[in-house]
Amino acid sequence: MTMTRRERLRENTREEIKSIARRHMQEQGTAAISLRAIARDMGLTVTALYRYYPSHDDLVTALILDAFNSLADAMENADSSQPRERYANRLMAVMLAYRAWALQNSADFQLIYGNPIPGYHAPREITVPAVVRGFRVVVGILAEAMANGQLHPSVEYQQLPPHVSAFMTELIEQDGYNIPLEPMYFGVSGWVKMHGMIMLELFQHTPAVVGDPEEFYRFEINNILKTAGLTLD
Amino acid sequence: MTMTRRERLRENTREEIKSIARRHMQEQGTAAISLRAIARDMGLTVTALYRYYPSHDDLVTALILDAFNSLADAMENADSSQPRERYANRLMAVMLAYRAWALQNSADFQLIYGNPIPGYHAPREITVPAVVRGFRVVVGILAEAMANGQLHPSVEYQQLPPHVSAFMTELIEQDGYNIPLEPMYFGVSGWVKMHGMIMLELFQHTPAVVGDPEEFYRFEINNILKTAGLTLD
DNA sequence: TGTACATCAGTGAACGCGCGTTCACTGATGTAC
DNA sequence: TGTACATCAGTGAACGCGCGTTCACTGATGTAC
Repeated sequence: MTMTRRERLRENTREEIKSIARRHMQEQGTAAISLRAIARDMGLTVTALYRYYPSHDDLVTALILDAFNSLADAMENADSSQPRERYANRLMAVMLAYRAWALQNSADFQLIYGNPIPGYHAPREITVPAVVRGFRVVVGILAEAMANGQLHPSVEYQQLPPHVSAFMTELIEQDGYNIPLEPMYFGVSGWVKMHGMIMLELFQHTPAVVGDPEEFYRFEINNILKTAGLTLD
Repeated sequence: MTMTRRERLRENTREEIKSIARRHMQEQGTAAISLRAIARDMGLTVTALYRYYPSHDDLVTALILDAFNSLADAMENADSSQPRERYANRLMAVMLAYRAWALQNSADFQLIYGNPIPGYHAPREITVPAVVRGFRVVVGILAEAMANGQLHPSVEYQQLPPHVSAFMTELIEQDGYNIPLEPMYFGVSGWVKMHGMIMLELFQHTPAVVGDPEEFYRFEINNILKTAGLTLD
């Protein structure tokens, strides 16, 4: 797997293009990814970029893939920073990492979870596995907790509605999650809340209501964990 | 307050401009609101539009205001469709209206809660009151429930963290909500979750995980209501 | 009721700028014998 | 070790399209006397 000099240079240029694109997204929004603007910043002609990405859409797809993987990396790292049997702590660390990543890479977060880019359609066979990677971290911890008899959902959660229950069971099978239904449901249920808080914070809606978004975020996660019978050290 | 013939025509044209802008948003995204494209569709020259909106940004501001108010209307109507003392039912109806509005007016929802439009900055003194209007419906119901001894938060929620608690108390005072702290907290806590679910559904992330988004949405609301000691009829 | 004048809606040209993509090309770097 | 040839990075012109905003203007509608 050694790279020739040429291959390395080529890889560098591909990375440089993406990193300038990210800067432009940060400054002008995800709809402003422009090959011409990138070329201008690199001191190249536009046409040179076509050697590296055959079209605008291909560049966007590459950025989306990178973003999902970078987010999943952050979550995995946070998870492995905690002792294996401290499930609540692991989940807290992972969700804090999720938020921190979103705030530090807000343009990337908008790219993968915000308004679609007009005219662009992500190839699902490429993006879906990358999404799953991050989500698997969360449900994985919940499944471990359950396997060790630590997951104690309160009564309300014990009877999932029929379609949701059926669909999730099917999904677990299909995507090879290899876990029971409960962790899957808890993962989704908690995730949508964290996601909502982060989205609102990112677009300046919650700070004006909540004062200290991080404190609020921690408090809410803690409450959710308690609902599942999990407690922090 | 009667309008002259001219004023009525003028008002009609202003509305027509907005409604075409909405169609374009729906088709091309919020970043694609373009005076030239609207003029083209109306069979006018661009410059004619400047009689109705002095700039692109003014049009966007008008669309945002309309959206917040239309959403608040939907929530208020849903609320008043339920008997006054059925607090859980009222909250359920309001949150279902919130979701229905978001799905039916997805471009408007993206406009007010999604990625910011590059280069546009909403004048907060105009938009904030409109946001508050919708939110007031939710916390209003919770406050009524509490005043009638129906709000029974479970233990976890009784000790809010210091900054959040202080900030919300201050906010209640400042914006004249005239309610205790608990309903405010519960309103925010529930709202962020509903918001997350809707955002993820809108951008096609949850349907692939949950199967039946509406069933899931109802189930989650119901659980939140139970957490607050409220039950549906 | 008729006329003069003011108000308003809409035009058309222009300024200065942006975009993605295709094509035929130059000149440097790497490879095979 | 030197040379011939293939590969690759990058150029520059062109196509056909988009945008917001300013300016001096025409012609219809409404208003005051």
